Amino acid sequence: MIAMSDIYEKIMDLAKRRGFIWPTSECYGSVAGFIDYGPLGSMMKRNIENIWRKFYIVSEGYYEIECPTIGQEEIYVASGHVKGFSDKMCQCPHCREYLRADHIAEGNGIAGASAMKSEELASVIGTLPCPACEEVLGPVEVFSFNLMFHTTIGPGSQRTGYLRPETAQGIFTDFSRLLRFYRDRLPFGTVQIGKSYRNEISPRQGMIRLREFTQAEAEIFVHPDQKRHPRFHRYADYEMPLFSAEQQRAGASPLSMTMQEAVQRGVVANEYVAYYLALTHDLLVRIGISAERLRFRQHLPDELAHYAEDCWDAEVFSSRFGWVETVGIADRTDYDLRAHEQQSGERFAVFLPYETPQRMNRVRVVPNMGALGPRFRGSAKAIADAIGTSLPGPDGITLTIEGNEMLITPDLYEVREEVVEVPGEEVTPHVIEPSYGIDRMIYGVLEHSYHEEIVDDEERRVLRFPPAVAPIQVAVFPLMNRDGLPEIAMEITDALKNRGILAEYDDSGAIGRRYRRQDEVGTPFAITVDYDTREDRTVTVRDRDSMRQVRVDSARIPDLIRSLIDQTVSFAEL
RNA sequence: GCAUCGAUGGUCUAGUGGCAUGACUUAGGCCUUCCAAGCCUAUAGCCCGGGUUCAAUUCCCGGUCGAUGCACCA
Repeated sequence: MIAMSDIYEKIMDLAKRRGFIWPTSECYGSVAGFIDYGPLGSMMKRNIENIWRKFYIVSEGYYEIECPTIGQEEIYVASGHVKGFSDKMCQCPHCREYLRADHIAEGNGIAGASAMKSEELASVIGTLPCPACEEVLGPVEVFSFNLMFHTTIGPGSQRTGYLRPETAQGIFTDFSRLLRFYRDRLPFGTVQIGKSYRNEISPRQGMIRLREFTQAEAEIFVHPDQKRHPRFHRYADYEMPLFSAEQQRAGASPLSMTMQEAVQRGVVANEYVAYYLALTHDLLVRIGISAERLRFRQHLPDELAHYAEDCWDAEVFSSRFGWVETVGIADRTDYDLRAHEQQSGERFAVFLPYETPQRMNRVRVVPNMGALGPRFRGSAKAIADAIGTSLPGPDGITLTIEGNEMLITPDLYEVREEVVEVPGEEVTPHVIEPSYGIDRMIYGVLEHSYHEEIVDDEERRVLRFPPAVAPIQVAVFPLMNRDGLPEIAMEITDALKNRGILAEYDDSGAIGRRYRRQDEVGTPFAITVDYDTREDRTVTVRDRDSMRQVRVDSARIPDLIRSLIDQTVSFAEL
């Protein structure tokens, strides 16, 4: 068994040695919070992203878009990141510790500190002790530290830009185009996979907290009153552990239940959220996260964003970091679209026609301009506008125009009752957002796939990746480096490549060493060409996990390996 | 960001104010008929900047990165 304390070191060491993860730009000294994906890491990342695409694009039908990683200031004013994504900080003049100014105030029982302006906060905390050195702070400067990377766009104008702190906003700002693309109907979804940036104050957990990271996000736009997922039946009976807010408060454990139950019992807000909880569980297990080390935790009321109706985190257990939030699934209501409506002045709504236009009685107050004009002259327009939105009393309408209260008598307007046909309504959709941290998923897969075992008194290190995740899918070896075996092995390698399979030929060193090399990078299958191959064209296929081998006709190899990778056939069945 | 500790080939490591150890890995070769065997050969290293010194990988100062604690953390 592996000592849990050093599994992280072992994994990162292997990842570094074998080309999965490297510290970035090492020749100049690395920078914390940034990593390079090496050859095998890039391949593995792409495989995971493509599995994600299979779930969201192929299966759900939510197309992918790609937006810039730099956005103009307005986007992030609207999203709240310019204001809300910064911390009010100060530095203790005595011990030079950087501190959260609002936390100092709140820690001393001062309410509403998070809403205060910097100057106000500074004067409040001046008399308080530093939590680090306990000296009274005295006059301090409170400054905002924004977690967004700041830049300027173009020369001269110095227009402010930010590196995006999440991919989601690109989807919101494209809402009108997307709505038209999806032909003006709800629900529809759009996804984006790409880099996001957060200038973390002190990123220290390896690839768990990065300053540049990859997100895969889906934004699903639904009718606010229709949160039943049209394909809910797919996951209705899917059972998994849910760590609800209630269970957390009670100090209890997660409860295992089906999605159907979860929605019926009100544990999960609606079918959409439940559906993506199950889909996420399905996906994470499929890429190699162990189900025993995966849970879904609901946000407690105090950590739930004020606009969110429900939010769950998929948490992956790491023996080093504990439960790591890896995916967030939230019902964000109409918050984002409303925010961009307000900032941009554009309307972000869907016009939904009724099945049959509805007849409605409407009372309209129509001002009599012929009488209003001569009587009120310059104020006539303002009065007419006010009349249009008023409810007349028996004696007329009382209005306050330019500070003067006045009575508008019934002869100055006409009340018309009319029947109008309303063809439909405008609806601002609600947004269901599953948001995945790809890098954290990769770390989770690495940690959960890593195994050490003793074979013939030798330690064997093996990454038990699912075949679809493994960077190298199959290795091909000639048993001996002569007698025509290499030629046959190279032919088989070519046949595999022609079938779109990532195959690696290797004839260096003893056969056992070659198997071990592939075990360590998680290659699921290895084909060996031996002397029998010359006689009957059969080769051995070796399974990484069981180390068992079967002999098969070499002509069948490309199709067989394809099926093994796609998991339509399992090795045990051979 | 603060405090403590650390940094020597790809990896692990010995050691030093004056030619820098060894093992593993990797590459080439010999051998070898299925799970890191053996033999020969080769490649490759003192985190960065400044200072002290005739001479610094070694001592001093500053920085970077990493670990730990504090603080911070969609």
